[in-house]
Amino acid sequence: MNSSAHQLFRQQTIGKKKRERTRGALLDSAISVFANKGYEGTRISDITAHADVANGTFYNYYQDKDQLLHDVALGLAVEITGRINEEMSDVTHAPTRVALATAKLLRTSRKEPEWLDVLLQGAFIVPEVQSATIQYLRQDLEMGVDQGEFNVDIDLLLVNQFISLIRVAALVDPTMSDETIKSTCEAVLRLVGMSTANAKNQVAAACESLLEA
Amino acid sequence: MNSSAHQLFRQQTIGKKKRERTRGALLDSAISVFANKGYEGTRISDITAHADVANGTFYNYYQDKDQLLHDVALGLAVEITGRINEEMSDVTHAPTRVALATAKLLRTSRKEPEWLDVLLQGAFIVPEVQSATIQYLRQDLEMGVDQGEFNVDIDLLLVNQFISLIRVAALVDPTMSDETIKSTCEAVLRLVGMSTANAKNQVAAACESLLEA
DNA sequence: CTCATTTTTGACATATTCCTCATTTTTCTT
DNA sequence: AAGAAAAATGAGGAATATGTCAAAAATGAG
Repeated sequence: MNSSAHQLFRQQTIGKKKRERTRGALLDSAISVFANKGYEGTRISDITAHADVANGTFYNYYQDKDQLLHDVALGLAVEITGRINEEMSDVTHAPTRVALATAKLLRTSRKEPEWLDVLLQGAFIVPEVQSATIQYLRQDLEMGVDQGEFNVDIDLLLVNQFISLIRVAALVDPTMSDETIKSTCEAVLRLVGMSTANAKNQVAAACESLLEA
Repeated sequence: MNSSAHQLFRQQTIGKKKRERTRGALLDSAISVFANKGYEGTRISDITAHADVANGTFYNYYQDKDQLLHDVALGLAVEITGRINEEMSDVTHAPTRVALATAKLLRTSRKEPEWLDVLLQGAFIVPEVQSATIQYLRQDLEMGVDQGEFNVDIDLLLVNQFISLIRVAALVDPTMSDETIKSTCEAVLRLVGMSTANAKNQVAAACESLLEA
């Protein structure tokens, strides 16, 4: 077992003591197993087997699956939103920010499909993960309203609609083609009240370097 | 056990032979249990207990949970889409049809929250249920494009985006307030390319008899 | 290198769920 | 109402999961 492409958490614990390294292995394994079997469908033993540790080892680190999902999803949320925000620190035009963030998130999902999958599972199960995920998004949406670009009320429903469009993209097209990314970016801009034409232009402008289709 | 408010399938089997009546009881119980514990989380014994039959009885009717979900969700799809379509048989204006269908579906969910919940679980798991659910929706969307009202490509991604907006409404506001219904109707119209103002007007006009907020 | 400390191990007791089937009970036709 | 056919029952064997813990192994500070 233990042949994941990604190594997010193990990477973070290189050089640390054994305890942290094993924890990292469990977290990385959890990503793979949760993504492939779903949270409900995974057994503790699936994770320990994938991490190449004994059954009992799990209980040295977590009391149950819930705690593990919490840590994994929150870790992914911090990592992913952190990266994306950093890359957009100089973008102040809200539609561009929203289109870019959506495209970048979906491109991450093309490279590491398991990350987005598990992050979204966590966002729908663990309240703390949901807050962490929503936080940045809400800022950009309100910025768009202030800039007169978005024409819609920003509330919890809208934010969740937004996230659900992300989720659908991953569900309908797991390969996450450029076409799917572009369509999704345009859809989120229409959702926040931009016209079809305007949405198309903004996405084309914002993502010209990222996408080609 | 067995104190469901609804009685969809048992209603359909009144007067029929015992075999059909027990099947109806199992199907009705499945709605409640799937809705409350989720498909993955429900045990066969949860359903038989809720239906007030012995454990073994289940296996006189179904080989496994999957078959049961298939029948339940497909039955719900037929029932719900059938009712809504019937009520709209004289409406030819696509935006009105889409707004009305969405509002009626969500109002059904207010009265019978479990129905929509289980229907959507089925739509994401059983391909045949997904087809049945998508069928009518796609027609109305294409009608809207032909009428020049919707300005967007109709593809599988869009249809799934549409359905995911329905799902989010049920998730964010299980009580399904008029406010949530109205916001969701407007959101789906924006998704298919109508302006915010236009969407508001269409929803107000189409749903004036259904909603007040 | 040594050895106290930390970590891992995996067998096992407990618990849960699935599914079968010989038997009992109910149905419903005549 | 009788009785053959249909349906329901639930105890129990097989399979799978969970969580514990005494013993073994690995770690890493001095």
